[in-house]
Amino acid sequence: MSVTEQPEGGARRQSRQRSAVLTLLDELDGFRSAQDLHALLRERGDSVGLATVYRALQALVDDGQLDVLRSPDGEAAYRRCSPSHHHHLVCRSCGRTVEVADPPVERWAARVAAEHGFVDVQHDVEVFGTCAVCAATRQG
Amino acid sequence: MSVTEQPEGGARRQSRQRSAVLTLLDELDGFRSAQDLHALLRERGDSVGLATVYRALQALVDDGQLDVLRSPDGEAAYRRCSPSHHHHLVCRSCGRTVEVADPPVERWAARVAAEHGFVDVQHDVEVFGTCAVCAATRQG
DNA sequence: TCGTATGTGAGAATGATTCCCATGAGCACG
DNA sequence: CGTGCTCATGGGAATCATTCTCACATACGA
Ligand SMILES: [Mn+2]
Ligand SMILES: [Mn+2]
Ligand SMILES: [Zn+2]
Ligand SMILES: [Zn+2]
Repeated sequence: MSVTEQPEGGARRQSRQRSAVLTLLDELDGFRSAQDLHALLRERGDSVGLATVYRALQALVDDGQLDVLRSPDGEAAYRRCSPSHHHHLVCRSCGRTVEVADPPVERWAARVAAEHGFVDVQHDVEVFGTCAVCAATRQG
Repeated sequence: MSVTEQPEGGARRQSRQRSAVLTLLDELDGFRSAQDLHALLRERGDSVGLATVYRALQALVDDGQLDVLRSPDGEAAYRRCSPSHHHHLVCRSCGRTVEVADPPVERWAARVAAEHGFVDVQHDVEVFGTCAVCAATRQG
């Protein structure tokens, strides 16, 4: 039922690059693409190769330290988030993100799956909208 | 709140290619990628250019006649589906798909959005699992 | 039937992600 | 502290889905 990735054996080796990626993610609010993160790191001076940014992000996702979200245009976006299962409320305009953890939707997903004989179930839930700040701004 | 796309003016022009795409989708069960559909059309003889397949799919999505789903590897998958709002229960193994429409999850999404001051809300919900048939097969 | 706005197709262009591989650097051990 | 082995890095090439270009075809209203 649960997968911990990281094949087996030894721990992951420490590196300036991985720290830089995780540190940056800690300071940011919304979801950011790998390309964005790479550019931000370059600006700030903690330059990291693009391929390495992708590897670091994948590793962090496998470790359950990041959430991935696929934007409608196909780009993957990453965000540091709490380790327990939850979902997101994302502002389409500014990317502001609120983590939402509510039992109802969990029970709902489990129930519909069971009703149709599905097992080994996971669910993917995201709510998109315009946050209060952006709504007010646009209203201007 | 609702968007009908199709800019304005005249109706969409009829064409053999668009009919072929829609007809094929009508005969298929699960979600299929544009590349898959293009290959299937070519096999069956109703050959259609790849770019045209993409254009037809996009048009059908805009018309609300298809649902799009983005697989974890980034490929978009399309499926003919009922016009009213609903969600999907998809088998990871065989692609079999069940449409699910339940008020609870709709209310849930609306409520969490409202609680955080978000407006103009949409939600994206998919449940993945192994269907009964595939589970039995794997069991051997 | 004509004229014209639209649709089509082949191939080029784009852009994100992954691969390759020579080089660099953790870290366990002495 | 060195040394060595293994894993990590980076940059450029390769992949691959999707979009763009543009010359040509065609639906369809008049
Ligand atoms: Mn999160
Ligand atoms: Mn559907
Ligand atoms: Zn916002
Ligand atoms: Zn199945």
